[in-house]
Amino acid sequence: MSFKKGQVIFNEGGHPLGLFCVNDGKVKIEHTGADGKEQILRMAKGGDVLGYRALLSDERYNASAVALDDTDVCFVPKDSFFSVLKLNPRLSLDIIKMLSTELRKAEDTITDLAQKPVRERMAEALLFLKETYGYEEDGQTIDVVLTREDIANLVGTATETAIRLLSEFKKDGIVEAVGKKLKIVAIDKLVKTANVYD
Amino acid sequence: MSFKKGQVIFNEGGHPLGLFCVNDGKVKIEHTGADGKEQILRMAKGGDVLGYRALLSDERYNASAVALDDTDVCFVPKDSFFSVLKLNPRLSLDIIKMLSTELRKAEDTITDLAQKPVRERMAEALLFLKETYGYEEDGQTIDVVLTREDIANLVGTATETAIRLLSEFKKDGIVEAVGKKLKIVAIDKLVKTANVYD
DNA sequence: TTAGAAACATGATAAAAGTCATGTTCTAAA
DNA sequence: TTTAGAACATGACTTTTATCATGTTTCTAA
Repeated sequence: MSFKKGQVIFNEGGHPLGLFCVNDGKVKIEHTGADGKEQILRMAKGGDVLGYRALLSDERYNASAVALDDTDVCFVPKDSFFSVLKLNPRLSLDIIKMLSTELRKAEDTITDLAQKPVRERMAEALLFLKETYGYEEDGQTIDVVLTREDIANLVGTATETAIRLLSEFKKDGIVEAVGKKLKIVAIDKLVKTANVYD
Repeated sequence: MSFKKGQVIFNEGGHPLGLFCVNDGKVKIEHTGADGKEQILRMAKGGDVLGYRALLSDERYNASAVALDDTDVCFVPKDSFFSVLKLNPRLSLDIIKMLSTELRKAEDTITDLAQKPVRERMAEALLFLKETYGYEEDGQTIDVVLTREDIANLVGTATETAIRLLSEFKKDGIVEAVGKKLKIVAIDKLVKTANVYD
């Protein structure tokens, strides 16, 4: 299946009929809060699997998947997937590992949201985007196009605050705008700003 | 194994050697943030399983488990667990469901932390504690003893803010203090304050 | 039982972040 | 090509929340 930029791959509240393997493209997974504001929970790219959580726990989708780019996905129907799962105990273990890893990431995100100021989270988010989508040929520009609202919804802040912080980052010589993309010009400063110590 | 109130069942950073089934008692699972502040990620009681996430993803513990009460747990060594897992493909599916459910809960928490004001989150936290530990015989008092700091770390706020909010809730006739426990005197108001619509 | 520590409480203040308003720039469709 | 709407930007202001300070109460171990 092919999705154009902006198209919805699956919708929060819908019943999963299978899972999606992203062949090529970029996808955001976002969850609507009590007041209608979106929170971006995950960002996917080629090689990632989507929609497996709801399928596996036999629930409705808790989040929507929206293409950020023209995206090709491969749909695996529920039945096919569960047949393969039954024949391959090995696959269960892989899924268990995947879910456990996602759960740990979610727990880290919870701690960050509860404890870190927006500025640090913004820096973290940019590092996350860099890790997820990598650089352009120049080795500095993050290879994804997001609106400021998307970035705000990823960081968990107001759009205006996100815009202001990115302006500050530019002034501080940490990032630069390259068209609709962001270029990291001082990754050392960005890491320091993120306040991450692993 | 038995743990007295305040004792650590397992420690963040440690290597899991098995998993723990809580027989009886109450346990908080908390994760240390960048600045040393704790964030409570989960609360456990009799019947719950602890420490499975790290074991299943073959990582170190991402959080510590601390007894809130005198607690009896049953330790299942790694090897025993994985032997049973290999023989019972059915168990894999149960674990997958459990992890998926936990992951959805974590995603909801992320959205709440990113979007809801502290007052709403405090109300939600009290409802969560009520769901988790239930009431005393009076049908109103939440059956768990937590310090204000614990409550703050569950809500994701400063201890002073948590104290102030609970004072407000008392003034507003929503809760009352009964010794070290909290009594919900107006659950309708509490639900309204939590701003949850499922 | 009593000293010291932990927990609780509250005021004052500061800092952080959100909201509202307004204007500009960009972009895509008529 | 024009034009409406979206996205971006920024100032002014308010609200929320954290921090610091201080005092009281409660618990605990010598």
